[in-house]
Amino acid sequence: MGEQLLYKHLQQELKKKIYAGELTDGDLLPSENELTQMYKVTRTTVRKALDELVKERIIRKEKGKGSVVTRDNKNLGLLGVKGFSQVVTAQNKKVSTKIIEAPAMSAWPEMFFYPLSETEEKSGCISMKRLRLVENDIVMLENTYIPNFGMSKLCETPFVNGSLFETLHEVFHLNILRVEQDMRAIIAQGETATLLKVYEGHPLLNIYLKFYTDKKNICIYSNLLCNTTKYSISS
Amino acid sequence: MGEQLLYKHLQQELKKKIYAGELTDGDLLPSENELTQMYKVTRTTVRKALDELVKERIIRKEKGKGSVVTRDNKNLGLLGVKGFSQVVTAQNKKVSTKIIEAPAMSAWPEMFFYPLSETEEKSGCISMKRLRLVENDIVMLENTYIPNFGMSKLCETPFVNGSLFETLHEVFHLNILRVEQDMRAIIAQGETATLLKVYEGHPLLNIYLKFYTDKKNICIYSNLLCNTTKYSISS
DNA sequence: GAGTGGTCTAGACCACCTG
DNA sequence: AGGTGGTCTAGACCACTCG
Repeated sequence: MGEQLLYKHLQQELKKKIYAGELTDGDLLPSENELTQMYKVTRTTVRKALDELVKERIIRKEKGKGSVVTRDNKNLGLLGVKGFSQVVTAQNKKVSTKIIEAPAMSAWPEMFFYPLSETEEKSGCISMKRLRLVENDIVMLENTYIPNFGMSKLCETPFVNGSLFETLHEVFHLNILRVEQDMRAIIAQGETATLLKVYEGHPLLNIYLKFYTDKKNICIYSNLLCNTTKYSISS
Repeated sequence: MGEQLLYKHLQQELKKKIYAGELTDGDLLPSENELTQMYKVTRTTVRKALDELVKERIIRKEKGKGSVVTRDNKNLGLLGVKGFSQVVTAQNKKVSTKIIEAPAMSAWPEMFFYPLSETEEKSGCISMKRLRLVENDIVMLENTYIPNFGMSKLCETPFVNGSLFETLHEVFHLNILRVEQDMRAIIAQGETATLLKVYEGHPLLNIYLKFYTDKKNICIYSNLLCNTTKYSISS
């Protein structure tokens, strides 16, 4: 346990301070030289830790000024490494979620939209279907698939702040690193049209998402069907 | 001018070799130690160059083995900071462009899809309309709008390698830094359907792009209409 | 065991920003 | 002018992969 990479340690220390509110949007981190002294490491190590935070979009660096905390990301729309509720609420919109199918253990769907690793295949999956609303407009139908690595608790307890990602972070210490996406335009049909309350033939944006986590071989998959008539999807 | 960062130089040298086909999918790059000797730089510099290539998804690193060229990605990775031809050709697809309306000076369209800065507004714009094909399939109709800051030469000379972005780089020393995008699903109608050779009512992916450049107040705008039936759009 | 990438140290010079 | 991040050097030890 105690053994940890120096840069990872520093990275997590800084992340904690940011998430705890000690450092907030726009604040400057201690300079790289200060951090070398505070943590008794070289600048290379400090820079590696900061580079990781930049990758996570938690800070940004400005030459001549310093490392700035960025907890805004307003135009990150949907496609960044964030969940729906975190993103849209950041834009001062009233967001709500209607659960169509609560999280439940099942086998993986046949012909799953992404190839699965062997470990994922064996573990089975937890799937759920949710409807997303912004300002009382139905904007999205979301099918989510999570490999079941001892996460059956997901099926029993409500989500932290209603957010899957926050729950994964808080309860399972699982963090999303990056996301791959694949987009198509399709035509609304059948149940999808009914749930989204659009006519059959209405155009929808179909997004396949694959979220990579900090645990190897664990990815989370989502299939989004978006009615973009009123709200577009940005990044 | 000529002066270039060592790691950028190395990064580009390696990229060239990959794009030129000297190194292809699955091949191993020279090891980091070999590269230090070949280019007379330290390993830090080599690693920085390789890190950038990893970011660009051009290679992946495997501990104990080496740096592996990864040219997979079946679909159009369009949404990074790259032009269409650069992206798609990198995936071993035959790409072609059919010019519907050659670059020409004009006023900005009324109700332009992005708000313009005052300087952009005054300068007028150069617009063009192009059809993009992959493996002889029409996949995209692209409307591009460039503020005319002394770029009338764009209307006279063919593009460098057929690429707008390469031309902007080579001729005007204008580089793309990042891109904002906004996506919708729409229904093909009228001229759009005709040009893309799809039926009216066919779903299309409509992407608005705003490319930020290294010159302040100069952005380049594109409006894409994509037939995603055969090729999806990824990022 | 030889080679690879991953981590880390201890320095240095530079361009950039701000007071 | 002093501090900041960006780049770079010249080493070192480690865990991992492979023959």
